[in-house]
Amino acid sequence: MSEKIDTRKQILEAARERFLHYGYAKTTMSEIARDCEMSAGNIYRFFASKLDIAEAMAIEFNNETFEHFRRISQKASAAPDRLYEFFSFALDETYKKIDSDAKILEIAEILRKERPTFLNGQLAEERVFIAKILADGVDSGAFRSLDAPYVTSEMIQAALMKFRFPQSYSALKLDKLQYELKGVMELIIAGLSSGAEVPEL
Amino acid sequence: MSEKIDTRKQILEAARERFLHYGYAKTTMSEIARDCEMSAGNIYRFFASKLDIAEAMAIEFNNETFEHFRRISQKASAAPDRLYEFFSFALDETYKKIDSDAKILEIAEILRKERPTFLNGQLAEERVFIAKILADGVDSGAFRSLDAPYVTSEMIQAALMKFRFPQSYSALKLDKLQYELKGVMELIIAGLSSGAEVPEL
DNA sequence: CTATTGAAAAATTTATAGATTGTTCAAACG
DNA sequence: CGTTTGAACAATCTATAAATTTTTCAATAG
Repeated sequence: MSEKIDTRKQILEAARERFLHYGYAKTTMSEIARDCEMSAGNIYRFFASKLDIAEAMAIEFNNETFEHFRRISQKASAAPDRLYEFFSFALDETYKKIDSDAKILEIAEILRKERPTFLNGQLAEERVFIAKILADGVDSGAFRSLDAPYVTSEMIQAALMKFRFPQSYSALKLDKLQYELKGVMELIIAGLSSGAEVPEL
Repeated sequence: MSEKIDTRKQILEAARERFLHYGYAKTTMSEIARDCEMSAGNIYRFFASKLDIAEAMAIEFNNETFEHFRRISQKASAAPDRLYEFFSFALDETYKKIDSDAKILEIAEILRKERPTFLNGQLAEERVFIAKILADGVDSGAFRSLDAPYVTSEMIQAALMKFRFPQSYSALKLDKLQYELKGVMELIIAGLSSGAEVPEL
C-alpha cells in the first residue's frame, strides 16, 4: 500500500527531472520507466496517461505557491496591502519560473490546451484565499461591504488574468507588467474602498 | 493617381471576399490577381506582402467599429454609463463578428502573431476615446480627479483584456463574458468614483 | 490473487520528396 | 518614362510512408 504510493512518487520524480531537463514532448514513457527500473506498461497502473503525470507534477508545483498564498492571506497587514501582495507575488513567481525554464511554459501551455478544467480548478482554489482577504477587509472597514466576496474574487481574477498568466497573454517584460499591475490594483482597491460609489449598470 | 488608389481598393476588395470565404491561408496571391485581372507580381506594387493586405483589411474592418466608439464616447449620457457601453459594445461586436465567421478569427490570430505592433496601435487609438470619457467624467464630478486619464485608460484596458479579445483569451460563452464584464466594470467605475480612496501601493 | 512484463494495436511524430505559393526582378509593353 | 508581365527563386505547404511513441492487454511471475 505505501509501496504503491512510493512507486507513484518515484515515477513523478523521474518524470519531473526529464520534463524539466528535456521537455514534455521529448520525454518518452519508456525513458521514465527505465529510470524507475520498470516497464512502460506498468506506469499505467499509477497514471492513466502521460498527461496525467504532467498534471500531477503541476499540482505539486503549485502546492508550494499555494502555501505562499495562504501565508499572505493570513498576514496581519491591512487587507488592501495583502491583496496587492498576493497578486504581486503571483506575478513575480510565475514570471520568474517560466522565464528561468522554457520547459515549464511548454507544460503550462499543454495543460491549458488539453486540460482546460485543470486551470479552472486552480483558479477556484486561489479564489478562496482572495475571498478571505476581502472578508477581512470588510470586517476591518478597509473595504465596503460586499454582497458576495467569492463572486467579487471572480471579478478581480478576471481583471488580473493578464498578470496571472504573464507569458501566455502578453509579451511584456516583467517591469512593465509590474507597473501595469500596480495601476490596475490601485483601481480595484479604490473600487473596494468604503467611500466608493457602486454604479447601477 | 486616383487609378492607383482604385486598383488598391480593388485588390483589397477581391482579397476580402476570398479571405472571408475561403480563409487567409487558402487564398493565393494568384487568385486575388486573377479576380483583378492582373498578374500576381503586380499586386506587390500596391502591397508589400500578403500579410499587408490582411492588415489593410483589418484597418478597414475596424474603422466602422471606431466610428461606433467615437459616437459612444461623445454621447450625452453619464460618463460611467458611456464607459460601460463602450466595452459592452466592444465585447458584443467582437464576439459576434468572430462567432459568425471563423475566418475572421484566423486573420485576427495571424495578425496577433505576425504583426504584434498592429494590435498595440489599435489599442492606442481606442485609448483616446476612453481617456475622453474619463476626462468628461472628471469634469462632471462623476469621477474623482485623475493625474493622467490616458494612463488610467491603459490600466482599464489591461483589466478588460479578456473581454476585448474574447475568443483568444478564453473559451467562455458570450453570456458568461457579459456577466463578468459587468462585474469588473462595476469595480472599475466604483474605483473611479469621487468617494473612492486611492491606496498608496 | 495482485503485480509486472512485453508484445501488439493505435495514435502520433518525423522525414522527405513533390507540389504549391509568395516574392523578386529583368524584360516587354504602352 | 512608368506599368505590367511572367519566368525564376526561395519559402512554405502537402502527402505519405517509415519510425517512434503511447496505450492496451493477454500472458507470466511472484
